[in-house]
Amino acid sequence: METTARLAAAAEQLFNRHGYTATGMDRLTEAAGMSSRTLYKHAGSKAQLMALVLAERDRRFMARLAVGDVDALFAALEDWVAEEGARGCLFLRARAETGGEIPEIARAVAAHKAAFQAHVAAIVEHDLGGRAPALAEQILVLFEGATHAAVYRGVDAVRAARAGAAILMDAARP
Amino acid sequence: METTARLAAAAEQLFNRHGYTATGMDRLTEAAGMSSRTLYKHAGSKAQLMALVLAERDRRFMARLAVGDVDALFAALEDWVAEEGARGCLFLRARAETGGEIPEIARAVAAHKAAFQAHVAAIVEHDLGGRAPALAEQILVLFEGATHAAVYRGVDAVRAARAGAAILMDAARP
DNA sequence: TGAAAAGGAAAACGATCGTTTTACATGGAG
DNA sequence: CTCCATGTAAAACGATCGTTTTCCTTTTCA
Repeated sequence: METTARLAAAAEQLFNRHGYTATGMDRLTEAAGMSSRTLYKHAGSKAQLMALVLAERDRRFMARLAVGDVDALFAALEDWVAEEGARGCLFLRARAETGGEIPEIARAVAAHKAAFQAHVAAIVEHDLGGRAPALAEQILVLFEGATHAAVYRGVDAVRAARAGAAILMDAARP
Repeated sequence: METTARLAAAAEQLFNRHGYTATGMDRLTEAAGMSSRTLYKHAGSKAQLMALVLAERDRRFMARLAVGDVDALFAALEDWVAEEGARGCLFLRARAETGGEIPEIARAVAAHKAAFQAHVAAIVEHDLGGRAPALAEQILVLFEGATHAAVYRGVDAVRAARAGAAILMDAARP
């Protein structure tokens, strides 16, 4: 396994489980199985490592959401939560933890959220057969709500979001 | 102003803006206008201070949501976001930052979320005139989604949630 | 009046933080 | 054979962490 990929994978786990600030470099080097010298050679700094993790997670997450309709979108989230658990959105948490004051992290979060919003809007448009910005925002909110309510409500929250989305989509059809 | 209340208010601001771990005790003492000796006399520890902040915020937040119907619930959230801004749910963030491994914080979060869920269910029941657990979960998800999507979508996210909730409520009426 | 509680300022505690550096090992490529 | 990139192990860097302690002053109330 490539060094950088191994590092990113280990860092994603730790950051996701314990948070950005609470995860020390020693834990990262140990989990990645490399010396701090190598870690810094590849990542540059802790903040850049988090940005790397977020970029990697963005690709992985968005690839999972490459579906054709709104119902499949929530089905994909259901699978994600079942496989990876629910700890809330890593992007929003990273941004909140750092107060938005670390440029590389704030940039990665903004990029992901913009892409995510555009993606949802595209799926809604395709599903409905026409632009529907207001409906797309509602679906976005439902998705974000499922992500965060699942932290304490489990997969039921995602299923509720899925059912709610179906009603909203139906209500919007001619 | 009472010492403990002043401390809790200052700590809530700092924890909310910069996160739990990233907020040092020196910043807390300075913002609260007291020595570390006094802070520890009143709060006990940083973790207990966070638990105190969460308990205080729970009272303030729930009082704001003491309304009679679902639409008013989202109107109240709209006001909250307009006045206090949107940084995501402080409870979920505190729990995520600490990995759920700090008992007094995990306890405060669990208590708040249980109360919040019961509150939403009660409002939905009162609004609809009968128990509707599935609908209540959908409204809960919409509320949680509005809270978190507002971080990057602003008040529009709350308004979208409000509109979506109205449709879901209407669809559930006989 | 006088004891006790409460608070301030500041030093000190050991621990841990993110990061850099030093010294040494390994393994192809020219 | 040598060069150079790449890696490890470990010490060291100054800074900051949460917390306690020391010494002194102010307030409170019986």
